[in-house]
Amino acid sequence: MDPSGSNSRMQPPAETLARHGISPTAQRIRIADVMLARPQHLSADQVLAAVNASAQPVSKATVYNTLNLFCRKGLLREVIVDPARVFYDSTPEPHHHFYDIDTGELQDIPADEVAFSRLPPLPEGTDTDSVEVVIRVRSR
Amino acid sequence: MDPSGSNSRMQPPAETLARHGISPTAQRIRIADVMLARPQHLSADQVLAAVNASAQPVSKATVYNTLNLFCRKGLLREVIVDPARVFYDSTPEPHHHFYDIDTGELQDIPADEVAFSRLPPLPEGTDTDSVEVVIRVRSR
DNA sequence: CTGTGTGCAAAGCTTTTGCACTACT
DNA sequence: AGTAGTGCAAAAGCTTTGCACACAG
Repeated sequence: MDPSGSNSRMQPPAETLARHGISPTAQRIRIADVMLARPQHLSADQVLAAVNASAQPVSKATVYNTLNLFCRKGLLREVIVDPARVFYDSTPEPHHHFYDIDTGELQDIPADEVAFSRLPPLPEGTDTDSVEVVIRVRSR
Repeated sequence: MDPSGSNSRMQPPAETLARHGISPTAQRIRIADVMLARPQHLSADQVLAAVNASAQPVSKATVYNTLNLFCRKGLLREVIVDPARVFYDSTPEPHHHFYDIDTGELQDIPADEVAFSRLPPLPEGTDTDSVEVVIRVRSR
């Protein structure tokens, strides 16, 4: 584990932000409160709704800017499985996902529940950034 | 292999369309010509440009409608790796992808070059639709 | 005072939709 | 005639950008 970098330790958001080199403004803390409360996957829209329900409103632009900032700083991860919108994942460590194509729900798969017995060689002149498995499922 | 369903057999596009239950109109054949010429990954925009360069133009709406139709009919597959746009993959059989996050290039990984020694159980009440691996790489 | 962050509205993109026109059956 | 497919433009998302204001150092 990495006791310094994880959000799963449930530290005050302001500290988490500071530790990632992000100046903790009121809006950022409110957004961090929503996103980092627990492992979850939210679209920008859902974050906007949640933030504006529980406290003073934050503008749409600020939500987008802040989520992108958090991703750049390694606090969140983008999950691209739905052409219509990006999901932001509060678990920045590498892991995989179930995606329910009927409900649109996204579910984590811990990294250690997937193992490869075979992987292809990388294309010439490239380095791995990430290996992500998406298991698309339908509700029965 | 599946000698009846694949586009890699390089049959006349009209026949391929008919075999998939798609009435072969002029525009659809032109779009199929572009997409099915060889294994490739094109965005709707690239298809539009290619079609309109090589022959009489096809409208943007028709390109989108046709690509979606081809996907529904199992002739193409959507690849969702870039938040900005959908790629259409001329290889409808299950396989995996390299995605170069610097150049935006997408490259096929044949299904048999990836094997799992461990996979998680599916969530309650769901069936697998697909298992897709995306290896994100950076150009060195 | 200077610089960073925020808010709002407008713009930008990709993709979808509505409706009239065309072309086969 | 009737049905399916096409084209065009407009609409509908989601996301980004520009600029003025607020706030902190």
